[in-house]
Amino acid sequence: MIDIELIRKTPDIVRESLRKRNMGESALDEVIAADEEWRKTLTEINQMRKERNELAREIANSNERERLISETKEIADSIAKKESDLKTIEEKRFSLLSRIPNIILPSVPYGKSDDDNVEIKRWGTVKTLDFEPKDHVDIGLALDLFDIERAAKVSGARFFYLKGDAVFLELALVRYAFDALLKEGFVPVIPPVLTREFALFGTGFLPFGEENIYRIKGEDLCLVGTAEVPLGAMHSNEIFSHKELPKYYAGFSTCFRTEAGAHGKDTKGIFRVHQFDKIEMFKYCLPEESESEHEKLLQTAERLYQGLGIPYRVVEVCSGELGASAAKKYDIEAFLPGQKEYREVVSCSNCLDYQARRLMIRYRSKEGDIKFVHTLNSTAIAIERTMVAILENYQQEDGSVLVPKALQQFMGKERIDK
RNA sequence: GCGGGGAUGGCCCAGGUGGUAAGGCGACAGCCUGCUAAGCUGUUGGCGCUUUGCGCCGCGUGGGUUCAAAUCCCACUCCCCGCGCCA
Repeated sequence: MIDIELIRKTPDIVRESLRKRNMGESALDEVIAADEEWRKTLTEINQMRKERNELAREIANSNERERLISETKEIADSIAKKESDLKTIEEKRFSLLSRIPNIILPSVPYGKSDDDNVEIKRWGTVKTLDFEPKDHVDIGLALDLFDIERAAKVSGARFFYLKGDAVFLELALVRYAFDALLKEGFVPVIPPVLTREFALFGTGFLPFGEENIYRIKGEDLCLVGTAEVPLGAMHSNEIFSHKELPKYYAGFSTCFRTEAGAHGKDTKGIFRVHQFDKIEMFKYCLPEESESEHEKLLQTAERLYQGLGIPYRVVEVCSGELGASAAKKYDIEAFLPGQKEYREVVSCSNCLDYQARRLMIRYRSKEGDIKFVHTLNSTAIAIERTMVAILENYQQEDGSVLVPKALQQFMGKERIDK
């Protein structure tokens, strides 16, 4: 949620931001109109309430009770009518406002699609193999690390059974990530994966991503697509002391996504699936620190992939590809020898106060006033995608896969083979 | 699921026989004091407007009764205690 004051006082900033996102500006004009109507109606109601209150006060000790009571009743009736109007207007105003995406930061490159993302860094050397690299599907099936056919029988397309060493590879990745993040001050968390709708609304996944969400029939519960949802909503309606900030959480959870609209993309293997596991980082911080925290968060994510020895590049996501909540976003893309391409494994966003406003997460400043915090989130390790990167980057000519050094202690072996 | 208790401003807590939110703590500002103490005064929920001010709303949420609801009635949510069920 952006600040309505921003719309009232500097609508051009909002307009410019919508333009950069390649979205229509009519949404903004509708909010402005609804806000004006709301204020006008509220002022009228306040005037009527004032009259009613004055009369009600008189009644207590008056000898004209009869007359005053009937007069007050009349006013009360017209107030009730007006109030129901106000409620309608208020709902409209809120719903329109909540559909305005976050303001984007000035440094964000303009663009329409992934192609316009700007590469800002490359790390690691892409090894030249003296054999034709296989993709993760072939490697995994040959080593019996997952069973996709039977998952399709049981659950449908885009599901998988993880088997054998893949199970321990997941556990090793989890332990590796938590150990590293613990050292950087993150509080490890395993959050609920079913949350109420407000948590998805608050983090900005609703109303923008409705079609991507699994819902529990007959209950106010949804399966989360990322731990960002429960980690962000965790402190909803709370007020931090400025001394508690910044606050870092690392949440490990299963993630559920319908992947509506992704038909035909990455249909094979475990790269794009309806259910996967992920460790997500989430920060609450002071507004003046969010930009530096964002850089720091990216570095933390980078170090995790450096530790695994996976070559990657960092791109700054262009304006048209930003999610609703993000004011700025970096992606880390790992190099996949099987696809000969860099593919997204990490998404690292600064949401400013957008989520905090929707979730009512505030802090008491040194000066004593209460303000909204800023929130940031980033993937730490997306287990399945990272597993894909490991399998493809560490594959050997004989079909086996070396275990990255950093994971060996947790795997108890140096190589995955038949 | 059943029974009992509870939800009031940043925090703690009073009010409960209907008449329009008291007090404490903390925080901030000022005063005083030759110490970062103590004391004194003020401010300290949200919103709107014609903005040194005026007003409205606000006691978990949503309804109802009433001229008037923190207070009475109904429904719901969450928390605590006990019982039941249970991995």
